[in-house]
Amino acid sequence: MGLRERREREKENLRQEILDAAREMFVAEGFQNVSMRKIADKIEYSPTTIYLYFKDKNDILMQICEETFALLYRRMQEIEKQSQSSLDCLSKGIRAYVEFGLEHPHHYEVTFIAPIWDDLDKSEEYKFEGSMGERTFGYLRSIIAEAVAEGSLKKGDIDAMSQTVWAAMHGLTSLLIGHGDFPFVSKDKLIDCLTETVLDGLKT
Amino acid sequence: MGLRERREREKENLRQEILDAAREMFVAEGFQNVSMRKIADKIEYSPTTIYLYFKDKNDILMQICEETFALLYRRMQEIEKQSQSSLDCLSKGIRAYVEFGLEHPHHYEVTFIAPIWDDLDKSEEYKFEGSMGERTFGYLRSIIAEAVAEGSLKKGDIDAMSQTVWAAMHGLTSLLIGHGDFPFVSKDKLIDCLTETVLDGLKT
DNA sequence: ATTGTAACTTAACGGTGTTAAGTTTGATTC
DNA sequence: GAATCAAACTTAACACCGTTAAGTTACAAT
Repeated sequence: MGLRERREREKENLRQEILDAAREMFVAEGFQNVSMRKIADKIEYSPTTIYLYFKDKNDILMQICEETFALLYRRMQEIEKQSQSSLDCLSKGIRAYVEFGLEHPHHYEVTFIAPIWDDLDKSEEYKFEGSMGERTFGYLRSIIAEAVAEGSLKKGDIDAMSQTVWAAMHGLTSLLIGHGDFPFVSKDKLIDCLTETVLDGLKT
Repeated sequence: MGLRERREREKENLRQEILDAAREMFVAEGFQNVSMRKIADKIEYSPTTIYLYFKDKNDILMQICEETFALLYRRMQEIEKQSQSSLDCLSKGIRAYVEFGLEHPHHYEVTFIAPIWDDLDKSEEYKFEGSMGERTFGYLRSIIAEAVAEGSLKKGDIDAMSQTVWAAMHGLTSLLIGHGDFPFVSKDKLIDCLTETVLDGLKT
């Protein structure tokens, strides 16, 4: 009777093996440069086996995105614990976000930048509702709401304000990841400047 | 004697034909979804002919990027003419940038977002120096420098400030283009909020 | 008329994501 | 213990892709 369970556990194992192999290769070489056949080679199964566990290549990507978001979410939570004020938390959070992106550039690419290619497909298959992405953004939003309630930030549309912060963070992160050829000022200086600018802007 | 010239003109014509076909298809379907063979079909030449005029698929992309940048650059110049203060110009410029991106999402994708995939290749082949990209960014920088000189913006590192503005604009643009599934507040509201926030932040 | 060259094409290489059909494996039933 | 049956996995293939080497055509210059 435990056999079926063991089978299921093994099946789950292979699923995880695929996910692990794919993640490692995506991170090392980038999503576009990793083929299903390469993943299959790595786990020593035939390419088609992967399709027993994932709908398609994009599906693997999405699973990894969720994991990555979960990591970021946890880091944000830790920051909140270590923060005195919600404003302090926000400021540290922005830096953490950008640095997280730079630490995991291919994850970031895959999570925030790559989905562009899917156009319509994605919105049908992959639901933002209930995703780690939603939770992470909700977290940012709640901190901003808190800061506004405290009077640390000016009163205003909380959604517009959170989305503005997200846009700024995301912009900086993706520029730093994708445009290594541009003569940026130092990473730290830029993060500081952006954080100060945005937060100051949300105070007045 | 005019023969050679006519030949060259015809050669240049085909080059432009390829560029026009590619641009139209990239814009309609996205870079990734347009193959060399499709472009060839459209211009009614064999796929290999394209390689007589462009190094590879990315080369076509880069040429189109330059054109697109030139368009954006001109729009920025017009804005400057119609602006009273450099601060006004900056504010209008940010809106124009984002809206330009939304009007040409695939151009924008290709110009600012896609280069990520090329990793090292790009930096070798495609030089930022002298590109329309450089000129456009230089333009933004000069307006910010002017605003600082006037005392309309606080004193600070001009490069860090310009890059911050660029990051924020770019972030908003690429989020709006790529994440249609996210429940953003209205485009106009968001652009206004971001512009106000960033500019206010650069004043204090 | 012949030569030489530029423009263009054919055919192919080695890859891609994905699917239909077939095979192996191994526990369950008779 | 042999037959059955489903799950797990593979083989082979389809229809593409970017790109290149080799070959052909067309045509101006000699």
